[in-house]
Amino acid sequence: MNKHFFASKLIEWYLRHKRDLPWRHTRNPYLIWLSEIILQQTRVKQGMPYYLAFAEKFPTVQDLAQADEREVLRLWQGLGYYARARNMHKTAKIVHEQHQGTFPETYSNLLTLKGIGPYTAAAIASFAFQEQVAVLDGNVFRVLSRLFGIDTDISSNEGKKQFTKLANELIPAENPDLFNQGIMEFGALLCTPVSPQCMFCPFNNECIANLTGRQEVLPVKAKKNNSKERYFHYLILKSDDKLAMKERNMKDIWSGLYDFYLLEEKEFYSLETLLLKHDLTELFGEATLEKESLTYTHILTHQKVYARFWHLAISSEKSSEIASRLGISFYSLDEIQDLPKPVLINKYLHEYFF
DNA sequence: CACCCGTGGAG
DNA sequence: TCTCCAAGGGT
Repeated sequence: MNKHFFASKLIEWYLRHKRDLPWRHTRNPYLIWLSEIILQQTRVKQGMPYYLAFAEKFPTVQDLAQADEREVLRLWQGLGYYARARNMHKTAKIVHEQHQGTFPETYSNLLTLKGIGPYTAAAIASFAFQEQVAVLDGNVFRVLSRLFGIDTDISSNEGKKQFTKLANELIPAENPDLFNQGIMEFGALLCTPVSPQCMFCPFNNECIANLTGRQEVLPVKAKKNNSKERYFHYLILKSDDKLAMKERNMKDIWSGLYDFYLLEEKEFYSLETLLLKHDLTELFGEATLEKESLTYTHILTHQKVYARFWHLAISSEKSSEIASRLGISFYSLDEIQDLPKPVLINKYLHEYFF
């Protein structure tokens, strides 16, 4: 297919069918960056309220840089992939303190920032600064693999190179931003993963996948399936109307967020057995079991978390010893409202405490 | 390169 | 219920 034909047809389609989204009304690199981070692996519908909340609470990169990380994570609560929020905050500080609050303006300079990879760097460079550099996201892989009948595995290194080369040959010097926006919007609205609308496609006469009936098998993507099951025993320790919360460590799910005191095993045990296994029987000798919950199932992309909660009342005398032994702190319910928490924990809190 | 990181919605 | 996924990036 002729490259100029494709670009002009694509932009024409985009201008006619594009959704009216708030981050499409600005060339402010900060707001574009914010929207791109939020939209990573996230649907517009899910990300929209978060974009509006962040843009209002942190209108400039300086505002974001000066916030506490906990406050940023709290506003991000419920959106998932929390490393995005932590990296975004780190990058805001760098831009504020080392770049005088001015965003880098080129693809290669943007790439040096935490949380900005090839896709996001290309998006900011083209949307904010009209740099002629192609975005490569799930939509672009799908659209190009179908149009050109390319069956290289898009998750392989070779596939990424091949599609990147092709996309950068197709992107025009004029309106590179509209081209990038257009090809993604085209993939999101028309050339969809399932049931693409080939009837209304401006390229259905040239599209290899359409001409050969391979829409459903392209793009080719190696599938990975390693779903593991985890068994979380949460001890909800209560003392003087305060609950014990613990910041989660790095290198596991929900790092930087707060949950209850967690004992993980390969299967569920009774409270008695659990305390024995962890040599906690004596420490909790005077604790009162106030409630034992049912099993909650929380689904993540690569794991299934089963959680049970035991409510234990602790005497005020014993609470500081328990806190130091377990590395936990007690918080009032008001304070807990302000802590960033995983959806599972937040739901449970709302069910029994809020 | 393989694996890890969330959540909610669609089919 | 189950699978796949949605504007990826870090390690």
